[in-house]
Amino acid sequence: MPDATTATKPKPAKPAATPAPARAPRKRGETRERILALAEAAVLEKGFAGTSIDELIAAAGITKSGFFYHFKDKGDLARALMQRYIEANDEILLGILKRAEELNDDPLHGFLVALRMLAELVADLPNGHPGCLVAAFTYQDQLFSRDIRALMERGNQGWREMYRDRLARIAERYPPRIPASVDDLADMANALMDGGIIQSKVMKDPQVLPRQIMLYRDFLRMVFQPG
Amino acid sequence: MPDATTATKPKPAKPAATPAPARAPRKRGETRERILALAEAAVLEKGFAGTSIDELIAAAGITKSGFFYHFKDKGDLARALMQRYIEANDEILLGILKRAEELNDDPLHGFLVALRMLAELVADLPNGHPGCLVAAFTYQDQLFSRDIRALMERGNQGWREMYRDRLARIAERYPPRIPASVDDLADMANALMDGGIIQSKVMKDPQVLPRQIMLYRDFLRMVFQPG
DNA sequence: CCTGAACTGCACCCACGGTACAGTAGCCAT
DNA sequence: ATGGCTACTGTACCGTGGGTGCAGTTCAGG
Repeated sequence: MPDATTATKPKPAKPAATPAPARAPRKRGETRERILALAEAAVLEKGFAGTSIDELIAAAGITKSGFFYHFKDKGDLARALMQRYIEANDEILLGILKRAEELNDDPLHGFLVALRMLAELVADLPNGHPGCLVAAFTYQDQLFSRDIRALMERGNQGWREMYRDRLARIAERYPPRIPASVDDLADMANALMDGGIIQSKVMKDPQVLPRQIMLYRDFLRMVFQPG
Repeated sequence: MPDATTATKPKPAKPAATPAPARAPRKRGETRERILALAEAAVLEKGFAGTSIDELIAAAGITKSGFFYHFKDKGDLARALMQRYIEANDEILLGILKRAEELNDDPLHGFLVALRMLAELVADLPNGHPGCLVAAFTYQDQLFSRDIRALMERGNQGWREMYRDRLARIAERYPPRIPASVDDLADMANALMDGGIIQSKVMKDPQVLPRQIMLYRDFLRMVFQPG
């Protein structure tokens, strides 16, 4: 009943309601990006429902109205978060694979170099890997709309295919010693990343993840490397 | 304005406030177990903060007071949930390992049989593996107290040691072909379970997890099996 | 028959997600 | 220089969820 409330209010003619906002508007996308970065870190530590809009706006130094200017609702934040994460991860993964392949004509050696680079990358993160947002969302997926879950699936599918393409080219040149499918080997890369992150976090040892990547690398060498 | 409401009420001296509760008390532990089972399923789908006490009591057919009779607060529920999960998982895992070892004197064959049994177990779950509560909690661990996180670490450490012990005995008899540590190989089992569950969920294919377990089994065969 | 375990009912509080809307500071193009 | 747009601020309000506190009730078992 807003009418009753409105009636009790003084309602001073028209102006003088808001005295003077302290801070100025920022550049396009700047505040939005700050919210997303804060939200991603918080969601990886407390889950999505456990992360309040209030804490994000306090950390970002804006008001609630400011938040809802950038995001329609909390679900919209989730979507933006997942989009941003997938794009960033795509870029990192593709970057490593491309760099490794530039230095190696051989598909097997190229991929083995890429895995070593990946292991080094995560080993050097000061506080360990912050976590995979897709994995985090998967364990809370009933909070999200159908399209966000589709986004997650597409993102994961993309990484799977990056691995699978490389593995298929390797298998062409080096016949595998066991009848393992390249699809399963590709899934294993994804699974070991997700599982390795979780094991690192649970055991409070950031080095578990890079060691698992190197172990996967050993596995591939045994499967494909001749001699 | 609740005061107005209170004022309008009759407030009859002292008694006659509560007429007659419909349902009767149940057997010891029965309701508590029902709440825990409902909560575990809900937490694996929506996260801990995303699971409301209201929905649990509605599903369990009790009142809020009934809930707080069994659990001091929501954190107490989390602790009970984790305890229950670790004990149940311990039992399943140990049961499989013991059964496989009864049928096999050889440590390698025994472990390979156990892995096959594990793969079959998860392959036969009608809706796929419901999820690992330790993994779920790990991605929301700032919601939980220090002692719950310690509980998770101990539980995971227990599973790690179950695998490590078997692998150590295997390595004694069959010298590994690569210098991989049994600790890393044990971590890989845990990581592939966690990661395999996530991959199954994201890709909506329950068979990814059993296939990853079988692939891990292939890996161990390559590492240890002579000939 | 009485006790205690296992609840119910009611009242109340604060935090959080969300809605609605009016006002405003600074930049940019005309 | 001015008007319009973007990026916000401030205020008020609502429903839901997590809790707290406490008195009362039911029923099984000793």
